[in-house]
Amino acid sequence: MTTHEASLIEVARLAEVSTATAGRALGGYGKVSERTRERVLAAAAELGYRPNSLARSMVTGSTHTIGVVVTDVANPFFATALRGITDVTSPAGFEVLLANTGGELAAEQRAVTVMSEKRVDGMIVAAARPGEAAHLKHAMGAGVPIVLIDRQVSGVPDADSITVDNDRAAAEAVEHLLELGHRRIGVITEAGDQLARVRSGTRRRGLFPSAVRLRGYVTALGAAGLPVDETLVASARYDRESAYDAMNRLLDLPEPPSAVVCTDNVLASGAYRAAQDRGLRMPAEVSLIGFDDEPWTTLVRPELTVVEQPTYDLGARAGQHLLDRITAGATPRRPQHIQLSAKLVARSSTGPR
Amino acid sequence: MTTHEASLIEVARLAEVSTATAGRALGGYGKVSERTRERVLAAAAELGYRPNSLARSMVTGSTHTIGVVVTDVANPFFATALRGITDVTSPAGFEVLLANTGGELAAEQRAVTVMSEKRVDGMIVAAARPGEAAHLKHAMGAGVPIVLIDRQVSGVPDADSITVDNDRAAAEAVEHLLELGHRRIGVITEAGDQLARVRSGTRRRGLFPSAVRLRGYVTALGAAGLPVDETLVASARYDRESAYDAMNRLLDLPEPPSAVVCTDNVLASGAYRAAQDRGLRMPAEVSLIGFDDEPWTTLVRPELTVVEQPTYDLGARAGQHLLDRITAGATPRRPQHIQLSAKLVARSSTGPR
DNA sequence: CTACTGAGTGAGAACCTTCTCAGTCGGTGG
DNA sequence: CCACCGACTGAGAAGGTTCTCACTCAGTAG
Repeated sequence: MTTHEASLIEVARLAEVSTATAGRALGGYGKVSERTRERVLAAAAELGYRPNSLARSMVTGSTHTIGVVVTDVANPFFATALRGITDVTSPAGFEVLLANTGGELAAEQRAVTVMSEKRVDGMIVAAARPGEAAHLKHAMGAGVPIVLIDRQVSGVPDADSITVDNDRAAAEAVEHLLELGHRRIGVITEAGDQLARVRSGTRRRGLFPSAVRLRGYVTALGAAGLPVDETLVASARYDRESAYDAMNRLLDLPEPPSAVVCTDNVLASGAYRAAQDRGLRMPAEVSLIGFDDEPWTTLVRPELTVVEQPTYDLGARAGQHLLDRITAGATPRRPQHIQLSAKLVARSSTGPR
Repeated sequence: MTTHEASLIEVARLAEVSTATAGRALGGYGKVSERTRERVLAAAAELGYRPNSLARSMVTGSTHTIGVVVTDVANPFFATALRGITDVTSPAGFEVLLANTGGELAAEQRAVTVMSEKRVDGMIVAAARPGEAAHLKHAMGAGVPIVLIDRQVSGVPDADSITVDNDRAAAEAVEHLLELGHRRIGVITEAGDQLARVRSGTRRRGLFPSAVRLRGYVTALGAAGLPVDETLVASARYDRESAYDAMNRLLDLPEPPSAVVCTDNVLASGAYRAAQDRGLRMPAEVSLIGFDDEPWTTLVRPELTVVEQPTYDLGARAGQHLLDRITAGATPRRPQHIQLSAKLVARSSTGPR
C-alpha cells in the first residue's frame, strides 16, 4: 500500500524483458510472443501496474479528453446537454474535462487556456459572449477543434456549431397565441436591452439565444401586421425573482397583455408564480408560454404550454460532431452549422382570448 | 495558423537563452534577471507559446485535475452538487474530469481506472454499489485521495465521506406525519427489496441513501409504537412512471395509507402526478412528502412538503475536503465522515388526518 | 590581492511512455 | 553453403517540462 505507482520500467525489470517489449505486451501494439506476453502480464498484475496516460499522451499527441465549457451546470438545460455529450463520447473512450464559467468571459478565457495547456483533443463551448473569439481562435489555431453549442459566436468561422432554431421557436410561440386571438402579447426576456438591435435586423452570428428569440417574437408580430409595443417587452435577469417582477410589471400596465411568452425555463417559473400569486386564472385571464419541457410543466395546474428544445440531442450531436472532427483529423471539412428545431407543445396554460 | 504548438525549446532559441532559463522566466520559479525575463516573455508572446501541462505534470507529479464520478449528471441533485464542487475547486486552480456511470458498476470501475491513469490528484465519487470497493482501494493505494459523496461504501475505510443524514431526514418526515395524526403511512422507495435487511439493523456503511431512508421510516414508526405494514412499502425504480404506478398501488389497497413519503425527488413527482390524476385532494384525502426542495415544489397546488437536502453544500464541502487532502499531502489525517442534516419544509401537501 | 558571496545562467538528468531501427535466431529455398 | 525471410527482441531517441548541480562573473569583506 505504498504511494508509489509502478512504472513500465519496473514491470519490464520484473519480467526480465526490455521496456519496449513490456510496452508492446501491455499496449497491444507490435509483436510479442505468447510466452513473454504472459510473463509481462503477470509482472504487471503483481505490481498493480497502471499505465501513465500523461507519458502516453506526450508521445502519441492525443489525450482522449475533450473539454466542455458551460455557463452553469446546475441549469437543467446544460446538465441534460452534458449528459448527452458524455453518453456519446464515453463509449468512444473520451473523458470530459468540465469547466463552469458562470457566464463570465474571464472565467471562460481561463478555462479555454487551461484546457489548451492540458492538451484536450477538442472542445465543446457554450460561450459567455457572442463577440469574444480571440481565445477560441487561438485554440483552433493550435489544432484543437471546437464545437459551439447553444450560442453562436462571431469571429470563429472555423468552428462548427449546434444551435436551436430560436428564431422559429419563438415565432411559433407567438403564432400559437395569435391563432388563439391574442393581440397584446408580452414577452419576458434577458435580452431586453438589445431590442433596438434586434429590430434593426442584425445578422444572427452576433446574437445570443435570448436575443434571437426576441427577434422571433418581433418578426412574428410583424408578419401578422402587428406593431411592436415596447412596453410589452419586459427585461429580466437570469433568475426567477427577476422574472416574477417582470411579469408583475406587465400585468400592472394600464393595458396589460392577454398573453405572455417567456424566453427561458427559469423565467417561465418566475412568471408562472407571479400569475398564481395574483390569483389570475390561466388561460382565462392570461395565457402563458415557457421554454424547455421540464417535468414540472405538467404537474402545475394549468399545465404549461412550452416550446420544447431538443436539449439532450443538442449535447449528443455536439459530442458526435466533435468526435468526427477529432478522428477525421487530417481531412478538414468545411465548418458545419446545424440548427435543431424546437417544438411547440400546446397545453392548458394557453387559450383563446 | 499552423497546427503546431510552440515549445519551450523554441521560445528559448528565439530568446537566445537556455530552456532552463526560459522555463524560469515563464514558470515564475527560480531567479531570472529582469532583462532576460522580458526577452523570454516577448519571444513567448511572438510564438503564441502555451506551456504543455502534460510535460509539466510528468515532472511535478501533479495534474491539478480532480475526477468526479456521478451516476447521472442530468439529475438536478448531482448537477447542483457538481456546481458546488466546481465553484470551490476552480478558484483553487483545479479542473474537473467528469464521468457519468448511469449507476453501472462496470462504468464506474472503468472511469476510476481511466482517471487513475490520467493521474488525477484526487477523486469525488458517488458510488454505484455500496459494497464494491476494489477499484477505489486500488486508487487510494496509489496515493489518490477519494471523497465519497451521497453514498457510503463499505470496504474503503480510508476514504472521507460527505453524506446527508438520511436516517434523520426520513424519520423527520414520518414524525411530521405522525404529529398530524396519521397512522397508516406509506413509503415509495427504490430500496424496497432491502426492507428485510433494513429491519434487521445492518450497519450504515453497507446501505445506500434510499435504504437508509427506508430505515429512518422504519425506526420512526417503531419509536411511535407502530408496526411496519409491508404492504405500505411500495417499490419503484428510479423513474417517474414507476413511482406513478407505485403510488397507484398504494392507493388501491383495501386500507390505503392516509399519507405517503417519497424517498427521492423523481419519485415524488411521479407520486404527485398519480394523486392528481385520481382527482384526490391533498392533503384532505392523502398527504404527500417529497425529497429535495426543487423550484417546482412551490409551483404546484398544493405546494409540496419536502425534506430539503443541502445539495450544493454537499458538493462544495466535498470539493473543499478533497483540496485539503491534496494539499495536506504528507500529513495523513484520519478519514473524516461528515453528515449534513436535511431540513423538513412543511407546506400544504401535508395536513391533519 | 585573496577569498568569499550571491545573482544569474546553462548543461543535462529525470519523468514514462511509444516508436523507429537495428539486430538475433531459427527456418527455408536455391 | 549462402542468401533470405519472418518472428521476435532490445537499445535508444523523442516528447516538453522541471529541477539539480555546477559554473561564471561582478561585487565585497578581509
